[in-house]
Amino acid sequence: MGSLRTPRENWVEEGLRVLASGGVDAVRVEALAKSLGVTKGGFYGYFADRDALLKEMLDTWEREATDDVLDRIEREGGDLMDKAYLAGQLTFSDRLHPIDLAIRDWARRDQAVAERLRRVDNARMGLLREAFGTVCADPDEIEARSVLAFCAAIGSHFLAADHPGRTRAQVLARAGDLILNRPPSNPAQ
Amino acid sequence: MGSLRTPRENWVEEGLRVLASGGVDAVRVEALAKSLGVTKGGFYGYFADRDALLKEMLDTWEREATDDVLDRIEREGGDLMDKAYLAGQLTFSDRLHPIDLAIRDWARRDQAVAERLRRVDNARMGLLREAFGTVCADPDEIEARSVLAFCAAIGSHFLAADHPGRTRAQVLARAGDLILNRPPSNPAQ
DNA sequence: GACCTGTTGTACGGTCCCGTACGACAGGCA
DNA sequence: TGCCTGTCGTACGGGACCGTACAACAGGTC
Repeated sequence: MGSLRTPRENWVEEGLRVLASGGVDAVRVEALAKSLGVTKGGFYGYFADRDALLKEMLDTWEREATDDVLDRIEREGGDLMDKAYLAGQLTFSDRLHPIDLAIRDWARRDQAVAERLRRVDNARMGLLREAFGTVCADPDEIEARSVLAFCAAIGSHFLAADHPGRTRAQVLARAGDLILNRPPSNPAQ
Repeated sequence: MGSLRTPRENWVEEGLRVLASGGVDAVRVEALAKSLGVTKGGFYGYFADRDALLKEMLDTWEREATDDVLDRIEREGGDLMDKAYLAGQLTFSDRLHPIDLAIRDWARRDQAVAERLRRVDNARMGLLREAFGTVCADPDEIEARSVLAFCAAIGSHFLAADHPGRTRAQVLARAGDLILNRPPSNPAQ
């Protein structure tokens, strides 16, 4: 039988890459084919239509963003705060984070996507609640701090402002101290 | 001379509405014409092309989001914290906020839009810095709290998670208390 | 009522994209 | 070498949209 020149995963992978850089509307099968160096001929052997690809993209993103991250965290160990921090690093990696942002915008216009994102965000919030539970007793406060941490992680990538005399990373580090209710870890260096 | 059945502003207005609900890629002149109840015939009398409309949309948004808001704030008066709060209410109004979110995503893919957003966000951050300056002395802490407030305002609209037993508004109110470093204003109601 | 003048409807060519159909062809197998 | 099988290239019809050209026409003016 003929070899499999551009397997199913390549389409999904390229789809996610384009989604990350150009949004859902940029995910067109003919354009994907061109950047894969083929024509769309083979595409419809794998997928019923464009929507089937989009669904598959969401499937692999949801798996990577939850199961894969959780597995990795379990293997690494550490206390709950370390785990939450590692989860943040993994889900805000160079690969996942642009996809995450694109999906967040996509979810504003597509109910099914919003539902998936809700599942993923709930899982992430669960980790944050556990982590903040180790340094704080009041459930309302745990919830508030968890949301703050999450919003800071997301929002800082949608925020376009400058911070004269500081880097964004420095400001976020200090913001992290505030969220954790601890003194500045690296005061006015 | 013939009357002006659908004036320039109508195109801009409808464009902003579609931008808010469907993103930039949904702003198509033929679709706009249809929802305005006309054909695209007249469009090219006002605008050179689609990009000219997009630019005009950004112009009116930038004006509404900065000058108009600042004017309103000046008229209302109040202390700096009140002003910052009012600014937040105005820019996160039902009209402006969806546009704001759509432009935020747009800015991720368009450098010119990112530049405009940067100007607007810098103006907003300026207000926040002034406000937090009244309750806090350390410039680094002012910056961190301002960013937290801003990120919470933006991020909470991109966050899809649930808060069992609470409303999002309740969680955000508590988060606001934390950002302002004050005791819970409405503890465990 | 006749005449402008500028907005609008209509029609067109061009581009990009979807999804389908089918033929070409490469790799494995006898 | 010749066959098989499944992937890929090519071609097609259809639709959405862009920007242009021009005719139709409605409102005001005289």
